[in-house]
Amino acid sequence: MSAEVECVQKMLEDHGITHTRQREEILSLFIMESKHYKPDEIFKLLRGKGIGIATVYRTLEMLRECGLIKEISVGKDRFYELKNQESKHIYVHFKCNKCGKFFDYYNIEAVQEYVSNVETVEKDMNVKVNDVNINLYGLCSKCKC
Amino acid sequence: MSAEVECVQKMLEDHGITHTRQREEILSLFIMESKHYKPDEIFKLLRGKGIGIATVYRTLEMLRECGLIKEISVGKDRFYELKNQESKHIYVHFKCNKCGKFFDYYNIEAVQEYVSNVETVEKDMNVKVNDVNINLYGLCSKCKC
DNA sequence: CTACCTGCAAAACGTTTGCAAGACG
DNA sequence: CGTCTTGCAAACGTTTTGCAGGTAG
Repeated sequence: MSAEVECVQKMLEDHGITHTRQREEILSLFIMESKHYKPDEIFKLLRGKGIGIATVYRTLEMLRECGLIKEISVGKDRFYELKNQESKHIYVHFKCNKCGKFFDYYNIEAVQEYVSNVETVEKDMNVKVNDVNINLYGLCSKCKC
Repeated sequence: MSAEVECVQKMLEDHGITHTRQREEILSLFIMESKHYKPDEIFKLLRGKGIGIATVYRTLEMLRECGLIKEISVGKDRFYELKNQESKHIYVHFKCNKCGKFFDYYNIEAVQEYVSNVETVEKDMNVKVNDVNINLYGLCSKCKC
């Protein structure tokens, strides 16, 4: 069993989340391919496996609450993606203003430097920052030509 | 006439947006007090002035398209706020995970440093970044005690 | 006067909820 | 076996749309 799956199972246990066929189907979607999904997309991907849209929403909320996945809002859209367990909770996404496509950004080293600035904000606003979500908007490689 | 108002009028002209009583009411809300509003809040604030909710949505979309205001999505909520015309299009917001309050962050110098990193992203992803939206999540000054 | 804008109400959309039937351990 | 979970359909809140009447220039 991989370390990742073990970690996921521990988190589910810790939150007293029992195992069901539907929850496993949804979770494996996130684990198999680490990308972002809309609730509706998940529903359609799992069509035929007998999972109602209400269950999709209920499961997503449950996984979010126990910190396994995170929610990203971009305009009218809402996505969910696997949450990085190991380290810094920083996420960078890019949305093309022309074609509307939405990309993840993975280069963690580049992102690292953002973190140092968080302390300034914490002091300025007298808050505790746990999560950083950076959304970039512009033109993607195809549309910018 | 202030430089700001002049600038706004020029942008409206440039986009061929004609003047109406309703559009003026909504725009002055943003200009008078530079904060973020939900469509519904605008509708309620202007209640009694005879502005339908459909007009609020249509006007917001129109002002957004011509770059006068910008949209911010946080979970289920959608806000609109005046867009900074002069310089860098960087916006930092903070949402408290406990009480749900949503704050603007204004310390531009602190934010400035974020900009340098954008170039790395542009090169990595082969995109052009026009807008940067940073959402921080954590505990606000009241809730963190 | 013409073209565009508006309010209204209905429709569309994403999300949530109540409930009876079913699955889990 | 009791409890928790599910699918369905209805309810909900937000956003969009069609249309007849009104407004701007």
